[in-house]
Amino acid sequence: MVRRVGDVFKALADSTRRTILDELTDRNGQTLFEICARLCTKHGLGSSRQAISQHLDVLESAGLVETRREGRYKFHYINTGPLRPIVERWLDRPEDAGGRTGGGADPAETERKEGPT
Amino acid sequence: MVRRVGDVFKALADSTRRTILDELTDRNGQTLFEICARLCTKHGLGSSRQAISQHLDVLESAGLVETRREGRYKFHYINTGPLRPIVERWLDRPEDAGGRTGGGADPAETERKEGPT
DNA sequence: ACCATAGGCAAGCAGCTACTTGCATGTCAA
DNA sequence: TTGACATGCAAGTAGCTGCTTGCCTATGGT
Repeated sequence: MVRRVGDVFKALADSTRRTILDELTDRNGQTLFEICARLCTKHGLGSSRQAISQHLDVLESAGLVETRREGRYKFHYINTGPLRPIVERWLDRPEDAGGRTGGGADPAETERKEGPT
Repeated sequence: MVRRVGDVFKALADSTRRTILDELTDRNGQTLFEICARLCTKHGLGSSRQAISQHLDVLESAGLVETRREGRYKFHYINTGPLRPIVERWLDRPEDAGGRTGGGADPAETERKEGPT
């Protein structure tokens, strides 16, 4: 699966998905039903199970969530790896630049695979 | 204008807007026409002036771009302020949490105004 | 005044996206 | 095996979003 930088931003663009990441940060390795229950209880979200499942698919495609199957349960783990570089792209640069002649286009936006597993 | 955290993510979800931020990082304080020209020349984007203008509106609503009017020119400046906290939300937390009982819902997702100007 | 330039506003359209609905698959307990 | 549980898959729909199109305002030069 080819993962682009844009996938991470797209995944983070939804408030429910961000709440899911909050939930996994609070308690890592939850199942789908656990997430549904806690999203409803703690955050007052009324999303259905399928909706949450699709959100988890998006998060997994973006590399922000990894899963582990165990019997009939599927545990979801947050992976903050893709989060680090995406914002430093603009952060660790001087803000007072006034007229620098930049080089060519950088490949920051191009697709970027990840290693297996 | 009420600015929510989600606005920043939504603003970053579009690849053209990210390229605009790249462009402003490279040369801060550009006008709309400058951005159009450089987006077309350096990045090969064929977006119209109105499209870019709308993107700039979104970025400004998210607080990522600030503007200064001068005669008939309007200069755009990048503001990386909103970028810092949005990812640290999940980053500076332990990843090995297994069963912590979290507190109530945090207000990270709620609307968050900014000071004037 | 006249015109060119820089930008703004608003309606309309196409594609995407989050959500629902319904059913299917796979696993565990009795 | 039978039933309950946890999850997966797919089609359909409503709302959002990025873009275009067309016209308007405002500033500056001549």
